[in-house]
Amino acid sequence: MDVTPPKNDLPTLEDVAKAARVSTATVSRCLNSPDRVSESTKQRVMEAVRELKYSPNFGARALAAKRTNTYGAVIPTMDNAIFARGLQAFQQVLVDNGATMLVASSAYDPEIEENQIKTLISRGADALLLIGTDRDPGIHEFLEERGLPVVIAWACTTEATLSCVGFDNVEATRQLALKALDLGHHDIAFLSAFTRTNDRARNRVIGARKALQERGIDPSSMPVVETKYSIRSAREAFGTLVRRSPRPTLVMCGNDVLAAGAVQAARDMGLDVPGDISITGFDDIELATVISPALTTVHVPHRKMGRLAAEVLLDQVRHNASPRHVTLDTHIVERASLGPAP
Amino acid sequence: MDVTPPKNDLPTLEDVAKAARVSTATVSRCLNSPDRVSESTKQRVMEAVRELKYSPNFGARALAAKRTNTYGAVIPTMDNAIFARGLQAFQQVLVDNGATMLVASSAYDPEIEENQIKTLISRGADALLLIGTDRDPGIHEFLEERGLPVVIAWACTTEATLSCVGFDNVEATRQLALKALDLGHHDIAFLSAFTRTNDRARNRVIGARKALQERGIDPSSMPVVETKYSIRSAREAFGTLVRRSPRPTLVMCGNDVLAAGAVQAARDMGLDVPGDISITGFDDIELATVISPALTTVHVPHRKMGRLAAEVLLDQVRHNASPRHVTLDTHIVERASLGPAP
DNA sequence: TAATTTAGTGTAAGCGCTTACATTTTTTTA
DNA sequence: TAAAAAAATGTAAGCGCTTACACTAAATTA
Repeated sequence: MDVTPPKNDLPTLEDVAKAARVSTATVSRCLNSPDRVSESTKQRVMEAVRELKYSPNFGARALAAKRTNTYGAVIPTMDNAIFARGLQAFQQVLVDNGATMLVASSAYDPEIEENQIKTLISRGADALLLIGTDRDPGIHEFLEERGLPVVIAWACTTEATLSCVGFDNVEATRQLALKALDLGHHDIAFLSAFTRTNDRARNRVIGARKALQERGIDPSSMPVVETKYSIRSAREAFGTLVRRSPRPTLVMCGNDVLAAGAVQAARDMGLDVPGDISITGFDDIELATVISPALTTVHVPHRKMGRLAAEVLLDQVRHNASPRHVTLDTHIVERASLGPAP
Repeated sequence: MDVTPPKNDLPTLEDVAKAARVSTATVSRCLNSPDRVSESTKQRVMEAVRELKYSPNFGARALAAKRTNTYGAVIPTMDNAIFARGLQAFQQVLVDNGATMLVASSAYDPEIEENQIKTLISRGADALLLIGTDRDPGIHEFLEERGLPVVIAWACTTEATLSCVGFDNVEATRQLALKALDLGHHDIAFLSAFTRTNDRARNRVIGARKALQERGIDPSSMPVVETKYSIRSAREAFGTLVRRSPRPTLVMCGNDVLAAGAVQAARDMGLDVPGDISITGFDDIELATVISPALTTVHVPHRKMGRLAAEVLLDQVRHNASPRHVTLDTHIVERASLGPAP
C-alpha cells in the first residue's frame, strides 16, 4: 500500500529557462514583475511557458518568497447556508484580488479547529478567518505572536489584536424578544443550537433573557432546549418545549433552520402559527421566506460579512493596516410567524 | 502598499533539532516515521516540538517529499446546498484519512475553472474532484498526462482515465417526466438552470424531451426557460412560462430551488398547486420538504456522492487503484406538488 | 569472545523557486 | 564620441524540509 502514483514530473522554471534560452531569474521575473523584462524576451518566455504548460510550484515559491497570497478560513461546517454564503463572498473578494482561499471545517469541535488552524498556518496562510470567539485564549496569543492577521466573523470581539466583522448577537435577540414581549408574550421558550462551544448560540439565549429581565420576568424561568442544527431534531425538541405547562406562547429559535422545524412540528400538532403559538427565527436565510407561515426573524448580512472580512484581511496583509472592529447592523424582518399572544 | 507584514519567523526543524540536541533528520523521522526512532529521543524531540510550538512548513515538505496529501475540489459555488453538502462529506472522509481538502469555486465559468484547476495543481494537489463533464477536453488530457487522479462528480462519464461518482441525469428526469405523462400531463414546460456550460442542467432537459418523444409528443414543443439559480429569478421565469397558451399543466424544474420559486409564484398568482398546475423539482434538498405543497422531486444522494468521491480518489492515490465509474441510484420522491392533470 | 546483525543517528544533497548582487547591454547626457 | 546612467540579464545563495547513505553502538549469533 501507499504506492506513489506515477505522477509525471511537471516542467520546472529551469525547463522554461532552457527552452527560452534565458536564466531562471529572468523567467521568474517574467512571471512576478513583468515590467522589469524586455518585451522581446518576455514573449519568448511566455511562449515557452505555454508550450510546456508550465505552472509554478507553489511550495517552492512559498519557500523562497515567504508569502503565499493565501488566506485561510476555518468554519464549523460548510453544510450550513450562512457559512457557505459568507465564504463564497469571502472567496470572491480574494479571487478578485489575486489571492486564494483555503477552507477547513471544524465540525464545531475546538480541538479540530485548533488543528485546522495549525494546518492552515503551516500551509503558509497569510491571514486567517475564524468564526466566533469561543476558543482557547492560547490560540489567539499564538496567532498574535506569529503576527498573523486574524479576523473573527459572525461575532464581535474587543481584543485589540484581532479584527472582527460581526454583529451583536445579544442585542439582536434582545430586540426581537422585546418586540415579542410587547405583543403580550410572557411564556417564552427558547430552542437553541448547542451552546457549549458556540458563543453565537449562547449570546442569543442571553439576549432573550436580558429582555425578560428588563420587563420584570425572571429570566431563569425561560425554558431552553438545545438541539442539533437540523429540521428533524428541531421538530423533536419543539415537542418537549410545547408539552411544558404553562405552554409557551412563543418559541424563539436560535436560527432559521430550527425555526423551520418548529413550524412544521407545530403544524403537525394541529397548532396554528401564530394563532396558537408564535415562532421566531434568526439569520434570514431562504428557508425563512419559503416556509409558511414565513418566519419573523433577524436579518443578518452574511454575504456582506464575508466580503468585508476579506477586505479587512487584505488591508492588513497588503497595507499593514491595523486590526479593525466592524459591527454590522441587523434588523428584524417581520413576517408571519410572530403574532400577538393568544 | 504591499508592505510585508511583520510576521515573526516560525521555528524550523533545525530549531527543534538544536533544542532536542539531535540532527534534523532525527526530528524529521520523529514526525514522519516515529517507529524508527528510540523512545527516549522521541520524547525529547516531541517535548521540543511542543515547547517551540513547531509546525512543519508545508511548502518545504511538499518540495522535498513530492507529495502533499492534499486533495483539490473545484465546484461551481459553495452557495448551493448540494455542493456544500457533498463537499462537507468529501472533506470528512479526507480528514479521517489524514488528508486535507483544498476548495476553489468557478462560478460556473469554464475559464475560471481552468485557472482554479491549475492553481490546485501547482499547490501540489495529489488528486482532483471536478463537477460534471462540461469542459475543454484539453483539460482532461492535460490532467491525464500529469497522471493526476481525477473524479467527476454529479455526473457520469465513460472516459476511461477519469473516475466518476454520479448519477444519470437524463434517466432520472425521464422517469419523472414519464410519471407525469401517466398522470395525464401533456402540456409540460421546463424551468431550467443555464445549460450552456452545465451538462447536468442540459441533461435534465434532454431527459424530459426523451420521455415526451416516447409518448409521441413532439419534444421540441416543450417550452424551456433558463434562469439563474435563485428563488427570485425562478418566480419571474415561472411567470413567462405560465403566460403561454395553452397554459402548461406541469412545470418541471431543473432543481428544487427553482421549483420553490415556481411554487411561490403560482401561489401568488392564485393558482393551486397541484390543482391548477403541477410543479416538480430535482435534488431533494431540505427546501423540498419545507415548502408547501412539498415538492415531488428526484432524490439525489449528495452526501454519499461526496463520501464515495473521496474514497475513490484515496484509493487511486494510495493504492494505485484504477479509475472507477460509479453510478448511484436516484429515486423519485412523491410528495404533494405533482398531481393529475386538471 | 569475535563476527554479524540490527537499531538509532548523523551527514549532506537536493526539491523548485526568489532575489540580492554582479555583470552586461542599451540609452542618455555632456 | 566618451562617460555616466539606466535597463536587462545572469549568478548563485538560500528558503525548510526529506531521505539515501554512512556511521556508531547495541544486540544477537556462532
